[in-house]
Amino acid sequence: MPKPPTMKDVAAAAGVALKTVSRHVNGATNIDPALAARIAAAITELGYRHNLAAASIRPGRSAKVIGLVISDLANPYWSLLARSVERTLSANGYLLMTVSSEEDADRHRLLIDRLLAQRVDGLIVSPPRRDTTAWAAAAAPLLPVVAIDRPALSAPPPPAPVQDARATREDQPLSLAEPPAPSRTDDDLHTDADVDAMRRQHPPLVDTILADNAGGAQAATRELLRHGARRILFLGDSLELYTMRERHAGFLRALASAAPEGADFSVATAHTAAEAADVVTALLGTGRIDAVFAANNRASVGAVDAFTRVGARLPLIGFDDFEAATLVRPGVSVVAQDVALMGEAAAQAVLARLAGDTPPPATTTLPTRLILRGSELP
Amino acid sequence: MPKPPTMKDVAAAAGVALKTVSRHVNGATNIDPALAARIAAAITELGYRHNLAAASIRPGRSAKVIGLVISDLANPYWSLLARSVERTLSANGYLLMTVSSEEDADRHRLLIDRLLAQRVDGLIVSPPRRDTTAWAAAAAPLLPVVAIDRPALSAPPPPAPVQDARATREDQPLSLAEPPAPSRTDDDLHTDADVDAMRRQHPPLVDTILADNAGGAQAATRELLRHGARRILFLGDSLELYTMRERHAGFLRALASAAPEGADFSVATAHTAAEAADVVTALLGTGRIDAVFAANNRASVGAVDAFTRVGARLPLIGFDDFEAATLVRPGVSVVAQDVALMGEAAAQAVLARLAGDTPPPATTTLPTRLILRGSELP
DNA sequence: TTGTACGCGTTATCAG
DNA sequence: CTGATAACGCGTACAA
Repeated sequence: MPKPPTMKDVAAAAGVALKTVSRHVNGATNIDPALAARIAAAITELGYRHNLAAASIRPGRSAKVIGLVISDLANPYWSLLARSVERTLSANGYLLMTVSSEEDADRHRLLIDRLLAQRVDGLIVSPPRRDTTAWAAAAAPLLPVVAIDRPALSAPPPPAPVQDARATREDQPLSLAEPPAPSRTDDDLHTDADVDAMRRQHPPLVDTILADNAGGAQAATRELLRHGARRILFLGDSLELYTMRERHAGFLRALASAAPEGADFSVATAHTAAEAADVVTALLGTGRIDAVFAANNRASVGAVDAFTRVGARLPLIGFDDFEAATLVRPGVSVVAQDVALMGEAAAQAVLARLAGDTPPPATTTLPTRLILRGSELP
Repeated sequence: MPKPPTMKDVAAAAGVALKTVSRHVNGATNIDPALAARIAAAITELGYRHNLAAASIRPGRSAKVIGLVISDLANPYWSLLARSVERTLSANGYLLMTVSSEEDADRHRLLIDRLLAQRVDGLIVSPPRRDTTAWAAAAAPLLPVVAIDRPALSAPPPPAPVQDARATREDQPLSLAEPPAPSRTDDDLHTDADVDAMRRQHPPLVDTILADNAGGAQAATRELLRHGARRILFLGDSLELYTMRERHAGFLRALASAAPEGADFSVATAHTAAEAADVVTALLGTGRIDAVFAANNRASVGAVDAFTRVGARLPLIGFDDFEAATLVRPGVSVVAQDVALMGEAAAQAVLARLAGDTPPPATTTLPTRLILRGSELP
């Protein structure tokens, strides 16, 4: 690997000063055409390439690179988001460094450190599940930071289990990696979801792009109730995740406001589609549930898989659209987020601050859309 | 945005020389513990962060960043690959810059230029469909380059349409964005696929990681024939794409070697799942085809979608596994690539050369696996 | 319009 | 073990 030619080499070959080459490379117009031609010739001759890394250390200059921290590129939700962010940034001359935290708090911190060391111009981050907000507090003064999918909030302490007449807690249906979250009702204040809601009143630490998780879950649950569901299973990931708490809260809100007397519900946790399928398989035919709200795409896939394998189904609505949703019969109804729009909004928020805007950090909550395809019916 | 503190600031605050701070930051051991403590204190005090971009301009140093050029992050195939690459690189201290070329040759060149200007340490590239190999020739002398999914080959000229008794060409079933590729048989030499095969004999321009596209397609086609298929539809993307040519060649090879007298086939092109669904819908029930080989994941999804909508199905095998494949009945049989392994192999190839290895560029062809789930049956 | 001299934040040399 | 000094590749005052 021969070391690449520098501006100095080009200047020497073209018989001009360094500065003139610099001008040419940066597209300045006020250059003698004769010199410009000599320089251009020397550049192609030597195979010179502008060194952006070197240029970026000058004050006021930057490499035009943005960092994106998500939890898992392999999940279609995140890859769609990453694509959308990359498109918007690319159209504005920025490159994107994407890293996966895999929901690991330590790795999350490490990755952010690395990106800051790399001197990226901006950061789009999905906060980790037990967020201390330390990363945001440290990074925000240095560069534009946007939180996506979840706000930069410290995780509230786990709430105490609560029971009431209308809310019963499923015994752990299968051995799962994590105990199922306790069921709660709307009457029960001072819970994690409520803490989230309270904090949302205060100005956010950084610009934040969210979907209306609670609203979407509420609409889906209401739809299931409308079709006669009385014992709905909330099947999702750990309630340590903000989005899960929100969707859970929306679920409960629908039950509190729209459920007839005697309605009941249960909650189960599954990290993967396979775990979700196991949960549903174990419950199918027991009569303990008569409908499923799948709180993320993996849960939806698991539920459909269980239905297909067992040869029986229950009314189902999922959160997040997924490719298979239109391929099975009945089609899977979902609460769809506009992922492309979220990515674009996050990218635009970073770009706006890079362009000099300095409004106080704001939270943008994008609406979700209930797409009915038939699976909500009994 | 206050400008971040530098090593000089830290040195001043700690009352030591610049070089000592540099030593401390780079983890040198031979430092007076007292000074080291003062430096550490100053670093946390000032909030100093190592500037890797600045450090990388020294000769022999680099930012430890790799560029990845793929065609579309939104396609699960590419996002899985990107995840795998990122994992391997991340484990070795490298960051990844992922960009999508969207199969556009100009954009492809632009992106590679940009990544080279950024002085990435290595490049993992899926060559564009009409590759001139100019990018590879230019980049390969500068840094480790790996071609993935397709070799870095110039595209051969489109072959002249050929006909014979056993091969008939479907009239264009629907108005598609691109005319269907001509059908050919094994007797027909000097075709694009054959050119590909010939070039593969010669040493590749750069390290290359491929899947056994032809072998997988051949196995799938043979399986369809074994179950009685006689008029198979090859449903794929443009044959300008190397992988499509390879799969098409394998398809033809199976027909040539295993098809009984009177067997027939046809070829249709579709860029999206929707287009593929339209093609299959138009052909279903006409009797012109009695089985489908879907040459990529979008074609598979389209075929399944058509089957579901029409309420009729034909034997089907797809290329590339996809999430919905196990959720429909019958399960969709596929030729599966080990995407994770391909990504890891590509990353390891780059890392090996970065570590100093300099073997001649080699091509690694990874086996594919035929997964039978029932859809291959009549 | 072009060139000179210097600084950006870091690391390497080499003398103390 | 430490520190002054010179690069690294590039952009910008400022002078010519």
